[in-house]
Amino acid sequence: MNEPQQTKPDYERELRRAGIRITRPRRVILDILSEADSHPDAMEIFQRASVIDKSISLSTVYRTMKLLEGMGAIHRHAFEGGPARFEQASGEHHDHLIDLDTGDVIEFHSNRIEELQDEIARELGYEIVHHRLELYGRRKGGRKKK
Amino acid sequence: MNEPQQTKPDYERELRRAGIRITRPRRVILDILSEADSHPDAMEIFQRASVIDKSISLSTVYRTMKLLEGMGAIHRHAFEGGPARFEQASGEHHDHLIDLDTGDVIEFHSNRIEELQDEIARELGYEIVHHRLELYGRRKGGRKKK
DNA sequence: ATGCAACTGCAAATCGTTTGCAAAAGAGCG
DNA sequence: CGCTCTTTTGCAAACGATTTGCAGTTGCAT
Ligand SMILES: [Mn+2]
Ligand SMILES: [Mn+2]
Ligand SMILES: [Zn+2]
Ligand SMILES: [Zn+2]
Repeated sequence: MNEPQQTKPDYERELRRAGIRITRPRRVILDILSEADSHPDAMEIFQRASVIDKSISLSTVYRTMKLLEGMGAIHRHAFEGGPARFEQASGEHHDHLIDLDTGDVIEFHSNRIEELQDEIARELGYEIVHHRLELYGRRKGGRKKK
Repeated sequence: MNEPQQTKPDYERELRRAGIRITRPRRVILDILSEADSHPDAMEIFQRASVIDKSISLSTVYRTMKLLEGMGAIHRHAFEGGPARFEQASGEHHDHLIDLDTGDVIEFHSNRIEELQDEIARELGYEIVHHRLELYGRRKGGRKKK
């Protein structure tokens, strides 16, 4: 028992295998991403990285995000309004519900919806490469301010 | 028989009622939107408008789009990559399938998916205000170049 | 017609993201 | 370890889409 959960995949190994160098900035950013519970944007990642290594630049954050995205190590989301937000790709596929009042991002998954999407695409003669399902809503009932 | 289809709603009346002035640029842009079959972006609308009235500015296109969006007269889409694209809000709700090769946008609707979305949100204690479902895919089988 | 707030075009500003470039630092090798 | 060959970096400037300040114009209710 006690196998490692799907958290914190060994990116370093994966990067090396792809002939990509493991640099200090990348290590720092990778760490931040594995810790991250939420869906941070580039600026947030940059700020957290700065705490660890003052010299890391925002450009490098962006470059690293693009690199990781290309490798399929992270997913990039473009929620309404704001800047792009990222998350590790390690877990299972899921979609998002965004709380319009707080900005909270809640993850969910529906096999039924995924199936229906495939079915719809198939009927239209298409094969889905990827999709994006975002629900924007507010807490029902309670006026729970925070 | 022969009632008007749901196309070309009377925006002018609606605008006037909201105390908003009907100006030449707005009339031109409104016309373009009602004609539009696809999902044009601001630049496309601007260019089509320019043909009709050389003096219309891109700023005014943007300002008008924002105004119409605020009134609920149009929907703004932010498909992957490109700039915002617009469409009249007059028709029935639908979602989009984007052809990754051609950029074509295909509309579809699934009551079942809509229901499931509501159900999921409800279970999470939320009420959906709006949502966004985009499928990105490629034509299956045929290598139909164009 | 008159008057004034709403609207416009223009240029400049903003925001998030990307890029060119010269300096700095990984990695394989001896 | 040092050497060399690349890759990667920080910085500042460029970018594309969209927004904004401002001074002049226009719609439209008197
Ligand atoms: Mn997520
Ligand atoms: Mn549509
Ligand atoms: Zn999904
Ligand atoms: Zn829908």
